[in-house]
Amino acid sequence: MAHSSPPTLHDVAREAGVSIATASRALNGSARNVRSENASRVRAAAAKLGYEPHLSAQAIAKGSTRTVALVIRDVADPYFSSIAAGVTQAAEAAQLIVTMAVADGSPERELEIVRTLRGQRPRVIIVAGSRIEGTGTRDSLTEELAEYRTAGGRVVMISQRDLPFSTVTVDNHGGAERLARALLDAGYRRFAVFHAPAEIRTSRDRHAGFLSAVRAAGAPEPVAIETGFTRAGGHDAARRLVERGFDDVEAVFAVNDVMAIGAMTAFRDAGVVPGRDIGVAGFDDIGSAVDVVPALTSVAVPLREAGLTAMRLALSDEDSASVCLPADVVLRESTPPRPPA
Amino acid sequence: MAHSSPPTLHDVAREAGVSIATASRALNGSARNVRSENASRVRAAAAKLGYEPHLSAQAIAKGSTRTVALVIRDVADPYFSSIAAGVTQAAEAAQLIVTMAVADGSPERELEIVRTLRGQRPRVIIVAGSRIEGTGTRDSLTEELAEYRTAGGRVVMISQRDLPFSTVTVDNHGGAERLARALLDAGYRRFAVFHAPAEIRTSRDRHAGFLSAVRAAGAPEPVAIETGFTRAGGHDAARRLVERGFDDVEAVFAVNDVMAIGAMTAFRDAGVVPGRDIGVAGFDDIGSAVDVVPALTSVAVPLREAGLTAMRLALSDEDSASVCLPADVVLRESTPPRPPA
DNA sequence: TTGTAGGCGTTATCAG
DNA sequence: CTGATAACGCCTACAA
Repeated sequence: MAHSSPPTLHDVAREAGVSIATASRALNGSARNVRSENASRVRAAAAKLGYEPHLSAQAIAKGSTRTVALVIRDVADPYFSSIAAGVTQAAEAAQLIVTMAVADGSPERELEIVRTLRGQRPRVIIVAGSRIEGTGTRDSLTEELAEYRTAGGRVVMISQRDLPFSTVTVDNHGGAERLARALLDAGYRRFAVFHAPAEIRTSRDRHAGFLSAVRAAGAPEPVAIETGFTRAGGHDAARRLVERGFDDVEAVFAVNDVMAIGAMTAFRDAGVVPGRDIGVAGFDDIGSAVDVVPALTSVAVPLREAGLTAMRLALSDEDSASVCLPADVVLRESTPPRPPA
Repeated sequence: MAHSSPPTLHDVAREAGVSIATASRALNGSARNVRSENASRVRAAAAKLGYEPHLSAQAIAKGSTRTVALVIRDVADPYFSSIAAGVTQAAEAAQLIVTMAVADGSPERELEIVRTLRGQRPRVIIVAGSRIEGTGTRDSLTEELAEYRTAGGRVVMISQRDLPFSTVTVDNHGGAERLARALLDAGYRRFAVFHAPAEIRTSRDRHAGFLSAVRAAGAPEPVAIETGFTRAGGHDAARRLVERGFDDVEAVFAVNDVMAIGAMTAFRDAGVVPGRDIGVAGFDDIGSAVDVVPALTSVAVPLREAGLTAMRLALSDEDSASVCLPADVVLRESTPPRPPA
């Protein structure tokens, strides 16, 4: 009894007293050409035996799978897990199976993943994650994905604008611009920006958008502090800003929320009260932005939507469409209006 | 050029001028019996053609896959995404592919997923998520998984104690007990508990653990408020507590952190300052517990570790082992020591 | 060390 | 409508 192998179509056919071909047609056949009596016998046999079609066998017989492969940087990061949620939701609606691989922020790993992913012969490959640029893997990645597409696969990039594939991006530049304008309107003029190294495209775009609006308004050039793209990075940047002194800074823009939240904690630990002694704004509008005190001003990014859109693009006909999702400013207590000096 | 199909082993063999069998051996052969010159020619041909072995074909030829299937309630929930992170990390270390399905809190969906999952013939099925109990699907689920195991599959449950499979759980009862004792030691005696409906096992265990320690100490019976297992649930419960009046409550225990955080926000909105007017404690110790103000007292649960452990169990020989991960109390500012009355 | 041949579980083609 | 039979891409005795 132990280790009996799963029932095959063969077993079902025998149990139902029909040929294996008929059983196949009754269970997963495209054509409706099976006598209903036989069909129900087959179904009954399948149910009795607990038969489930071997997906790999189907894949190889049909020449195509029902798999979508998702590459993300880190599942535990709310940014990516929200995207993943959108992707799986859309995939399951389309009866597709999602396989997931984690790149851990390493472009080499990402490349390696995409390579082995092709072995799965997925219908779709979705690569999410503000890829680190500049490292030589970029061209290899493109090439690998291009070959995959030539072989009939669909590829969609999320938040990675300039590769020759369908892309869904977020309006990072515009969102940051609008944020800056909103802060200027609220009376802030002197800023610090906590940003990640320039290889991280998302950070660069947000930084650039913010700067362009500040400059356009003729406000002083913001203080730029480079740090990690993480909570710890924001925490550290805030500490450095406090040490340096921040008489010339009325508000801080951290290029993402987790950085902003880390910064708030660091400020508070240093006796600087966010929202009173210094304004703080982030980007992404993650769930906890409203639970932090003071509630964090941010730019809402429709992450789950990005995942859904990616699947929509993948399933559509267009071979290289691009969608840019809006990013909306949400002002909260961390940047209260500032009385004109 | 468009839509050329991916190269097969056949193509590689032809390109290298050897038989398909030799090519197979050179690329993925178990035995080392290929002349090195031929081997390198095959590898060169494979590289030139961009060949990747068709995993489905391998699966059907070898009779087994390198897939682990993960069923979780919600990817976007930090609780589950942390578990998923652990699972994928361990899986990738073992060269296994992770496929993910989302059950959305519905036992029916969970059952359906497990059923179709068997079609993948995964090596391992991991089901994570405090399953809702009482609904009739429980036995069907068990049966389905048992059949799968009979067919040679491995199954591991995460935080689902009483099914006849390998299980990794968290010491919810003990952790809640220790939390209660810590709060009692800090001078709190009158509590409210925000808990989810009893079908949610995790909530029930934590609630029970808390109660048992409170009772053992001879403190008054806590006020129990039933609500959703989510941030919104906690928010709502806090509002109801405030409306009802809370003269008889010195501290609130919410059975998870997101509930506790939602509750803190609701308290604050009602003019009740958490940590001063009322103590608040949660469970899980999610990342944002330290970024909230006041920092949240909680019970640390090693979620990622749970995922790692699940994979370890799956890959081990033992057929039905159980591991219970410790849960440690972390006291923070949301429950400051209370001067003896 | 190599090649030939058979098989893995399905689907698809093509006669009956 | 049904049943042989040939694929699908790969692995693995078995024989050379």
